Amino acid sequence: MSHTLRLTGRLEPRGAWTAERCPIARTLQVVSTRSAFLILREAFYGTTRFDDFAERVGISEPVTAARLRELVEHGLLEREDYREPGQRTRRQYRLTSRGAELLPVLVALMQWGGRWLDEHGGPVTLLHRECGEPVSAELRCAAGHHVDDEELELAPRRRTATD
Amino acid sequence: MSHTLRLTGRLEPRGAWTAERCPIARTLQVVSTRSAFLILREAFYGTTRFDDFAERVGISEPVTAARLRELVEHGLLEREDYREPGQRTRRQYRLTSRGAELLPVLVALMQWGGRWLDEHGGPVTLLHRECGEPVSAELRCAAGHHVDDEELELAPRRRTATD
DNA sequence: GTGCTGGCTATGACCAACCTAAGCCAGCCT
DNA sequence: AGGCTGGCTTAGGTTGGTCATAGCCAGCAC
Repeated sequence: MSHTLRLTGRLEPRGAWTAERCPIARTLQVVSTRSAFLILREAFYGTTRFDDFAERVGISEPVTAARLRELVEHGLLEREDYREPGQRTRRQYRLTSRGAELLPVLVALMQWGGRWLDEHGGPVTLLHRECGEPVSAELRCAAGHHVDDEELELAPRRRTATD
Repeated sequence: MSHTLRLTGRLEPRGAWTAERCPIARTLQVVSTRSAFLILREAFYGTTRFDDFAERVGISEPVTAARLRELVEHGLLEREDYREPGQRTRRQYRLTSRGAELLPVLVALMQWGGRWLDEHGGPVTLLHRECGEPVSAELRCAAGHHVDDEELELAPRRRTATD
């Protein structure tokens, strides 16, 4: 059980290339901090207002402001002014599709923490609304097979005409 | 399209509880830094030696040493001394099962970065070795359904007899 | 106008994550 | 013995994420 991926094509051997343009590294430049991840968690939980983010994530207001600004700049959240009748104008932050697509990352983190860092598997579970079954983040191929780490192959992307 | 999860049971409304024991937050305390994520990436790519980690991740030796030590302490990697005939004793770092189970997190990060931060979808792809189809991290329920963010329900975990 | 509330910004300080440059030690090779 | 290599450690400094405290401004409510 080595748990390592198989490298193919010009990726083998590993010593012969460097991971420039690595999409993992790039993603981590957009959401690198704990506070960014937790703000996204809150956004999925339905939080929209400044004060609520600060309080529910447990971070200070300056950090909340900085993080929300960054996430909006990177297009993961969008800020929107709204007003309820008889109320002053408010601001709310909502997930964009771009931001919402980070959900598998959060679910995978949640899953791992529940399994390895909490004796009871964590305080909450995710369920499929339609059927009530527990939900998890897993690796699947386009043909629908469940894929284990040892069945994974890392390959250079085929270049398209526009490359 | 709100992208938010549905909260059920005592989780509703959101204002009534705090996310203590949050497994996402816990996981981020184990792997919080960019360098930790990238060292794990390298471990999946088959890197085992100190110098290779430092060079391939692109971080300095002191950071490499600190991060490897932490990851070993948290049980994601294990250090092992080995010797090839006629060679001096070497050290190698290998993923444990605990560490290997973070693969969905890395794949999900890779996927997102390839989709949103690289015009060509990223330099590499993951394929299923058996059938050659591309692999992705996705949300599925135990009944095998693909689950969208809007079909997700966050529920308190049912307590077991040992709780 | 005065006060209250929501959504911030400003300031100053701390600590953690990183860097570069240098040094150290064990073990093998000559 | 002397040198090289792998796997570190130490020293000193920078950047960036965090905090606590305080202040600011707009828009209602009175």
